Amino acid sequence: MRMTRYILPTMKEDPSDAVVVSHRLMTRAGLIRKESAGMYVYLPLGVKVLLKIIGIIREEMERAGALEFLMPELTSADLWKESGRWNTMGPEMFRIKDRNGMEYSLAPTHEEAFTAVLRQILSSYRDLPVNAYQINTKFRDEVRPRYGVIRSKEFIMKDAYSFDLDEKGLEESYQGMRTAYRRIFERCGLETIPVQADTGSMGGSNSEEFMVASDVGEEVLLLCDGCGYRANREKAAYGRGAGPREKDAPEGLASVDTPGVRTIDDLTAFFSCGAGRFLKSIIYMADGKPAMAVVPGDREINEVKLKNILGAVELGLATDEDILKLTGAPTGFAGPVNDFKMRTIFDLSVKDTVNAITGANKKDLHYTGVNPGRDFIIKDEADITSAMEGDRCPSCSTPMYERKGIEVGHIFKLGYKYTRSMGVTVLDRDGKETVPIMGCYGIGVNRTMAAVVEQHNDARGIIWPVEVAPFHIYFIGIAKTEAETAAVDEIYGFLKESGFDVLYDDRRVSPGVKFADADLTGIPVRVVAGKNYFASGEIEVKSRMGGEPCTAKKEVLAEQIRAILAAAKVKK
RNA sequence: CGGGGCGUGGCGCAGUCCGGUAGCGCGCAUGGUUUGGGACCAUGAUGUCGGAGGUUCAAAUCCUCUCGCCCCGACCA
Repeated sequence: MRMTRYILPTMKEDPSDAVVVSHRLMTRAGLIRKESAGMYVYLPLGVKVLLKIIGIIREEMERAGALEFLMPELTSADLWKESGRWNTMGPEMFRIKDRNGMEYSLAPTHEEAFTAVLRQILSSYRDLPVNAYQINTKFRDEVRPRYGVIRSKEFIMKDAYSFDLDEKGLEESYQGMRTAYRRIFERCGLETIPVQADTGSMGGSNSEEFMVASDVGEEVLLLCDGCGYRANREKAAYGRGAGPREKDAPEGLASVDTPGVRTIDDLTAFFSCGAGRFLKSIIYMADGKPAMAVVPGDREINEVKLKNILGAVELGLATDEDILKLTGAPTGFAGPVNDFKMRTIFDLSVKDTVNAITGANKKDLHYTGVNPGRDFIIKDEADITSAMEGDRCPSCSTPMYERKGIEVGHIFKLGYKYTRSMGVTVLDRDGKETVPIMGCYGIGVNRTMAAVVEQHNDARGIIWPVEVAPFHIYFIGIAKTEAETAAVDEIYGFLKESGFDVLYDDRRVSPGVKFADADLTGIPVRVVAGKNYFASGEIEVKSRMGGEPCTAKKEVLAEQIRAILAAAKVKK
């Protein structure tokens, strides 16, 4: 491709609204342009990278036996109503009506759509297993789109859905995707951390996220180097104390006037002690029913865990009025010493507390010397708090550490949620109707692209891993005369004939501009034909990965380049 | 949704406090000199100053409303 016939608007300066490196570089290197908040245009060079990533995904999905579909981007409300998600999805799902008043979603995901087609097609156990996928645009009305293409309202996703006869089959499908995902990300040059995850609103059991460690990541991961345990914060378990935190002998229950002292911050100031001395009692409404969660004051309630324990679809904090009605005290004075009828869940660490301070369920009053077993009974105990840096690994007790990560892939076992609610059945060997079990597997395609840039760049620009690079070669000609131009053109032709995808910078600009753009766009091999070529036939070849440039005569040029590309591939 | 910030040629910005000819750098066009790390000279084009309304002889600048964009936070009693 000749640059003079191409569109590659590179920029010397950072766009003012880009804060993360991938967004800055992708814009400056002419891959994307912002259309509006959370919506991006892919320019030709960006499309090439996207297609490379999509190509890798296709190859690996095919290798794993998956079949490519293409679904409508609108999904009828009827299907969402069948699965029950029309009501549970929330405002992140775009909903639209056609001129006849028919309701649709601009699909944020496609479980319903796939389940609906396969329901029509699958009729026998012989049809299983099936793994159906597509690469398509998804829409989510994000609370806050940010970081360029990492979190956008409209994004490209590869989503796959497996249907198996039984759990054993699902396990095989799941493991197949696990392997495929490892291969995909490895080929994209991405180092990913697979972590255990919660299954979220999609419903299901087993789940693994593929994370790219990055400071701009929006998820927190808890990692253990001792045994390799890795989980995201929504899911991560952690070891609690083996016995009472404090050896103090239990004191008697006493009440203390605490006018206007409500928050943990207020309490630590009032009692001048650490937040860990308190037991926080927080009232939630779970699907309309009240529930109280009791956790140490220095711990954060993990609402995902809590929601799972309660088996709730919707979980939110109770209002001040509800709290007054339920506890008899205004917000800030709830505590476990009570005879409420609402369900109360205690975090696993509560039983080890000694002489805690809690709300007394009376305005402006707290109890001190509160002890579990004596002052209140722990009936319902569960892990409902979030793990933090330094907490002990649940499987080997090594202290864990935190990393932020960008989620590029997610695989999980869905179970029967959609096949049951939407009535999918096949006949088994005995001619009996059976409901297939599903798995679901997603990859954020454009987010993967951004993650690659996050992971592969330097001060000058992007450094594309070979397999996803938009071109193999950035070819620079520095010619002064017509004869020299002809000689350079000839090399360009030769490179193309040798099977390389070449971007030929034939612009009439000074060499510095070309070198800068070569670095910025991150194309793996830079080839320069200039004065040395005209003098002695030496062509310069340089890898964007680093190292000194070397020179080659035309006879060995193709070989040289192939060697660099191959070496880069091995190195990832 | 709460807090903060910003909208001025394609891009990055100054000018706004204190109303009075709309400016700078990059980019773009033409001609010339250059050509191995973002060259130089000359000439030139490009602006509803986000939008609407108001104040004023006069508004990018002051007032009111509105739209868009960016950043931080979002229920932890």
